[in-house]
Amino acid sequence: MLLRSQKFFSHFSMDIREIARRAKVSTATVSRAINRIPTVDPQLSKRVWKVVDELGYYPNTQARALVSGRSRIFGLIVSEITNPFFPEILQTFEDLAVENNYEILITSTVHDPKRMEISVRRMIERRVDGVAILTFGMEDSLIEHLRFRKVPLVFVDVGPDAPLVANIRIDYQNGIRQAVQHLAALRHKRIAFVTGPLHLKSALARKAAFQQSMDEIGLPSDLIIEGDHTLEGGKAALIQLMDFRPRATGVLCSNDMTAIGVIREAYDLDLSVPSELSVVGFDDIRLAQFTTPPLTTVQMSQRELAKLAFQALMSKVEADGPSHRVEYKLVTSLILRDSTALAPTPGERKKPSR
Amino acid sequence: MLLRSQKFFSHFSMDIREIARRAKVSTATVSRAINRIPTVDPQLSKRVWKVVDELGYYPNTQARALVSGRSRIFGLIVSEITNPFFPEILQTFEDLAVENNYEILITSTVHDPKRMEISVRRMIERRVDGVAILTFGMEDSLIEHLRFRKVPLVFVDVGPDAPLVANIRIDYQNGIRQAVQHLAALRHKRIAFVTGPLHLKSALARKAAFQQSMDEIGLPSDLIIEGDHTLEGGKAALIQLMDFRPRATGVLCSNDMTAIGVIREAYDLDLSVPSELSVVGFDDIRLAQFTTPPLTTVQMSQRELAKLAFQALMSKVEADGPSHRVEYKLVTSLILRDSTALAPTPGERKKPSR
DNA sequence: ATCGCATGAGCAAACGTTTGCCAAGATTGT
DNA sequence: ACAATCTTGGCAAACGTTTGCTCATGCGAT
Repeated sequence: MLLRSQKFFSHFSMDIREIARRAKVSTATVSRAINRIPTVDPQLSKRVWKVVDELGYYPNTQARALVSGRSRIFGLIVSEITNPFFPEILQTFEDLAVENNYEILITSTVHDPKRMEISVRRMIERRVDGVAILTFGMEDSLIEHLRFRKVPLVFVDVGPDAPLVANIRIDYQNGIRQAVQHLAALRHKRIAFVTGPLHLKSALARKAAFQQSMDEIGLPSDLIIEGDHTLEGGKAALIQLMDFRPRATGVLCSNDMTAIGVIREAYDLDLSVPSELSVVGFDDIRLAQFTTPPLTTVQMSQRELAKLAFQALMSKVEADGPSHRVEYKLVTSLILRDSTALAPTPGERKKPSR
Repeated sequence: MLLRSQKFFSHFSMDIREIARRAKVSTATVSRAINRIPTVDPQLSKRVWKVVDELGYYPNTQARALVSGRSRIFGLIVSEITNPFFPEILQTFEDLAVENNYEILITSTVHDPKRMEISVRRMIERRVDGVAILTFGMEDSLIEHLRFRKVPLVFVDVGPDAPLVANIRIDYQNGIRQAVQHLAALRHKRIAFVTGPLHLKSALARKAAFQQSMDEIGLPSDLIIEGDHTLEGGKAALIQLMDFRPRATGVLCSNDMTAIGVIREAYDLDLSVPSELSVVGFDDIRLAQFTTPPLTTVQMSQRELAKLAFQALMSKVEADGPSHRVEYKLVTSLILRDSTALAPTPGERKKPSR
């Protein structure tokens, strides 16, 4: 029925003027009614809304944005959507966006500097109201481009120390220390660490946390392999690790994808997890509960992260919030599942080594 | 240096008029130069571009969209971003978007009718140039809303038979038949099927394909459990399956997430995959190569799907392509990995049944 | 009865582009 | 040398909103 009337009028332009004409008010009043500005007479407002509903009118956000100067779009730059770490964040971000009547513009840089540049350009061209940057290794000059245009920015881990920039710091130390101590308590002496790409500050931070934790309990941190946060990288890392003597009995990975790759390679090598090799991940993505065996991992709440990022942007944009630099903190902690166990006694193997 | 000059001029409006003033041409010429319209004199064009680069000018897409009537945004409605099936599609879509200078507006309906409605509204308000609908169970009336506004639409599997609508059909039959025959060849007699949510046509199609394939080889298709395409659903499905006698020795899942859930529950039940239970997935998400054991699954290329969808939209929008209904076809085929094996001989168990 | 003031509606400018149309200059053919 | 044609740049309208300002109306106070 609604649709019928729409069809009937479909040759009209169906803009705010058409509404004004039919409701016999000015476009200004229509605009105010639609935006629920309290100065408009309830009677008129009702008349306007009636027409709006009848015609199935939807405001044109680009016209709105043009004159109001705010697009109600937040940009979100991630390194790769296909890493399950991000979709969870996206979903939370999207939920919050819907709630607050924002749109999200997502771009995925796939670690390509060119794509990063394109990302930034797209953000600027669409005149986003703020950008959350969840990719690492972005050129400073690109960031300057955004800062220059006074776009509010949120970084994770590491960002410039500047106004209009918020920073979400992650306390890697706590979770990683717990993980190391957990393995040590299980009598592991040879604990390896698979890092992320070491040109990224966040990867260095995790590595440093590992080294410090090992120092604290007096174990050598010589088994460090550079990974790349991918499934394949994890697989490759374990292959490399097999060459070290004495062998690692526990491996701590700097994200869950790496850990899944390690478990997968252990399967190929016929190494049983956890009885012959203990594996610990990092991030606690949902999938970590569904690996075989379920993954012991360091939790860092993706939902919490997304919430902080969104709120940071909102507070910068609405109400002209604090323009000074703001810092948020995210904690990490160990989640025990089945991928870790007592270290195997040296010399004794459960299976023949084929 | 570029940035310095930008800073210097930052109090200017930096719009097309400013460029025109500085290049001593009209805004019309600037517009044409920027859009590389060939009728503009190369010399002038160069002058314009010089100023554009110096000032770090970026066109305002909303103004552009407003007058040109095309937003260069494609909408993408998915059921849940957090299902790894979708990020792969998103990535391909995004790659194509970057290539063709489009933006993508992603919304996730999380199976909530209210969110679907909001999705559609957002698409219309942003005046997207086309929408790919990768969520099932969307109300017809919502779809009408889009059709009414002449928004080109692409559906997967099942969509209305109408102009401006493209349809990507998936040939479930082939892949599923291969899977069933594969299991049968491994001497499985009791093959179960875990469906998706049965109110979705796509789930029904897969189920029908299973039943037909079982019929073809003369096996009863009585072991059918309704799942929901989630990890948890898969876990729950296997629990249910354990109650049937004689027990299933092979289980075919209607997506990979379900299969991963099944494998996970098998781990909890101390049922070895594949020696005691063979598991087959559907979709071949990247992760299927990294489960333990690696998952035998029916492949349906997500990249191919995304490409078809994008091309379909492009062709509708650019060049005023075919306005009649178009159909694409996507094939499926079985990928063999390690999660399937010869059916266990009845009566003989490798482990004590604790 | 008159004045002042609060309330709420409307006028019109502005936002930053694209593009149809026109005119001026350049080019060609006779 | 002149008319006809072709090129190319500029003028100005348009896209669909928001919003500062003005103005009419009605009310209470004097």
